[in-house]
Amino acid sequence: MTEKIMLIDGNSIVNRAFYGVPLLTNREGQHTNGVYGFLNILFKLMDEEKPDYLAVAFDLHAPTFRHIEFDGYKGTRKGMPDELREQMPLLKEMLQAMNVQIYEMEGFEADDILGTLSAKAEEAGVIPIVVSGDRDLLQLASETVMVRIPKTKGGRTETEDYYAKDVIEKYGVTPLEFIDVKALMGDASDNIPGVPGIGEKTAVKIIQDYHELENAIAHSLEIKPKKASENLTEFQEQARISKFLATIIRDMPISFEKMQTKIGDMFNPKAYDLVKRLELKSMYDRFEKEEVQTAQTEDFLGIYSFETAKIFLENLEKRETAYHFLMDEGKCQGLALYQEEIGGCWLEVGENLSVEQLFQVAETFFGDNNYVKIGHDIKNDIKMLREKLGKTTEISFDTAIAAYILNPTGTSYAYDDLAKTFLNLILPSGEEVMGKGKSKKAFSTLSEEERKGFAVSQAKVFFETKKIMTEQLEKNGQNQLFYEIEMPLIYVLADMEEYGIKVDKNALLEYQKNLEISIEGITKEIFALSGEEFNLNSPKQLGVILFEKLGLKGGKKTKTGYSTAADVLEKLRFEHPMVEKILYYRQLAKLKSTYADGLLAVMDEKTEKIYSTFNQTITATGRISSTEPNLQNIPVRLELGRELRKVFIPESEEYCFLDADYSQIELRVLAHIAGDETLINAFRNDQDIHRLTASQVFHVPFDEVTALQRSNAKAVNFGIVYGIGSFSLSQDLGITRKEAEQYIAAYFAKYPNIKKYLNETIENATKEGYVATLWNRRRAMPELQSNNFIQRSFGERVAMNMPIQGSAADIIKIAMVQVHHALKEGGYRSRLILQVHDELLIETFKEEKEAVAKILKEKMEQAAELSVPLDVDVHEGHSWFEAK
DNA sequence: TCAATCACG
DNA sequence: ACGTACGTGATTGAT
Repeated sequence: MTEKIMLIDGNSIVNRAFYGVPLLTNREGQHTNGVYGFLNILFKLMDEEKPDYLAVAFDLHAPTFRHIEFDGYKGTRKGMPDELREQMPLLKEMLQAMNVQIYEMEGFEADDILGTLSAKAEEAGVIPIVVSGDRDLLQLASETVMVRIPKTKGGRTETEDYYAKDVIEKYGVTPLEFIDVKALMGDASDNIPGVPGIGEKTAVKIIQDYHELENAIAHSLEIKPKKASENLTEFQEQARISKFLATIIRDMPISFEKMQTKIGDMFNPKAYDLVKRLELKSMYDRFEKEEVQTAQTEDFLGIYSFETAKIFLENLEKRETAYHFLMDEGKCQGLALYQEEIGGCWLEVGENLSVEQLFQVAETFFGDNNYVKIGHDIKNDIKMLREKLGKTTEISFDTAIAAYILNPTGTSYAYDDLAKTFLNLILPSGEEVMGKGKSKKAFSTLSEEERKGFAVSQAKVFFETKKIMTEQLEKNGQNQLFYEIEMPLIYVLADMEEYGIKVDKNALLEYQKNLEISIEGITKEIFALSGEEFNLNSPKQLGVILFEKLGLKGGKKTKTGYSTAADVLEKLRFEHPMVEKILYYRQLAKLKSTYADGLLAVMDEKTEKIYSTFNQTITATGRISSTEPNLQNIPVRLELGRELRKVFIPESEEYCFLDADYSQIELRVLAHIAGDETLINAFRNDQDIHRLTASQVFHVPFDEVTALQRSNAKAVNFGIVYGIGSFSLSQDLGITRKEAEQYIAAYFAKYPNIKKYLNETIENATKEGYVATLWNRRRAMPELQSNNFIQRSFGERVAMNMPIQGSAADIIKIAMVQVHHALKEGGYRSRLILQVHDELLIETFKEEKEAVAKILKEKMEQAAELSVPLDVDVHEGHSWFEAK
């Protein structure tokens, strides 16, 4: 086995990591985010590569930011901010404590050190892996030397990995030619002048043709754009200097003693003390235990052939079993099973077991209801199994959903997070073991033991966490919520995702086209008024035009400058004709980018349908969310946007839409929970609730309420549901704060039980530490313990709102399960296709229309028995527009 | 990556 | 006095 050495560009990695990490400061007031970010990347790459040797190179004089200016953009690029430079001694201290070899030398950059060390390491028979944030290092890539460039994405670190062939593939030139390209195009941030008039495109073209700078200079007269030809001739000396500057030195006078870089005891007490002093909390575990725990793979059985798999599954005891499909880039790589009595087993797709064969044998397990099945995030499994087996599989427990019910504010319910939360186990994440994306370590490069261990340890975690979760659900009184609402809902959502919704493609294209034309027109008008062109999509540039050039008075509002949000512009509407046009432009731009372009981009070309994902574990209140695309925020309030709903149509002529929505469901829930007689009676008598509130708050007879009074009362009702404040209400209604206070006082005087309920909810939440819905969906409320007024106030509003919004979410979920069930049982050819919080959209077979409408209304209205009736309006149409 | 904006209930 | 309504997701520009 060949040995590996990891060579790290210290400065550029600290810099790169810095941007992916929040600002951390320890008790001594030292910033630690640079150190933290560096260690994060270091450990991640070490886990992946398991190198034998390690060295980190630093620049002795880290440059500060260089100021750059182009296209009206002023900024700073490359180099190291002061705040980060101050951390370098700390990082070096940390590395020394971990016995990591550091290299730095006067007169040489970290690049040169890496270049030299990698050359010497290769001579010594060790394979170098070069790690840097800087693409200049790509010239070191070869058939054996890999250059890894980390990037922080979504809080996680990924790397782009380059061997020589990857450089050629991506840049069209070899690693060595990369130097010549740079000699021609230059690099402002590295003070490499290059040749004027030659940019990246031309430089690559020239080097592809002539391969080397001197050769290009010799043929400079033949080179094509005339400008490039002339300049290369004139500035050839400058190009030679540039090449010299761009070339990394590979023979510095530096000694490389292999053994000095041997990785020793990194996680020693001295290093641990330093980590503690820096308060890098998430690193503690690593220093406490040298190795993270993984499943004990030696106890587990690996199965690699169709015959063995068949025999194994036919003889598998009919007991509670956790399963896990290991997926890589959308492909099933194998199936892990775990039972208490026999431990784990891993069926791996390979030469002697195809995916088809795997599912063929898996049917004995998935098709048999005597196995109590435990899975994780089972909606995808249900869809996959349905595709492969042609029928729906019954799975009794989804550990992701259970974890969400136990704590809906969690950030992730991945298997390693569950292990930590419920089993107190630190396990490597899926990203660490098997990264996603092509630049990461591929599944196929994992050893057999790693593959088996990773898959089985997940199944084991699901099995073990399920035990703990069942106890907690029971203790919390959440069995009904989990087993009767959330688990069955998974199947409903799986169906909705599979059906999708049909789009009238031509109508959508037409809609897009019209927007495009309107946008072009309004843009011209705005530029004519402003006297100059600017990026209309940039609030910053717009702010300058409006508030500086035109002198409108807006004042500062956001962190970064002037606010140009709609409510601000609304107030300036009559100050300048441009304002109204901006508002119109915004409306059009939103419709085009998010909706017209956005929906076309996700439409399936073959079926002309849109398949959204409905997520069941996102919201803090129990609502579901919709992504890629979000079909829960399709425009409806403004006419132009509402038109878009005409493109959502039934699958074929045989179908039409039924749209059913709950009327005032949140206020009804409030009336019920608070037990307020006035409100309850109003709903029982089917009164206009906003009108009633208006008559109460404004002391006018019910029949004499004006339109304005009703609309103001509506805002008050909304405010109550959200946890009202007089300031916000005054902003919303454009009234004084005094008046808003009077409205609220009048409201509470008329609905005393509402006030009582809101107060008691906060009090109780503070005592118990959580709030709950009518079906015992819980949300922990640590904010209420805060000494910070702002945070505590937020907590109070949340405590008031969550039971209302959450109970309404519970109700529609119950209705969805029942409607879905009734349609299936009744053998109807109608299906639920969308849910928008208080609304269900059903695609119904025309002949069943009346029956289905009746089912919809009944099931939705009877989903919950409250002290007020639930009221559902059903509409019919040939598009979502018509049915609303 | 983060902030600003705006679409929905 | 503090800042200022609950819950989401997508797009864009700036850093």
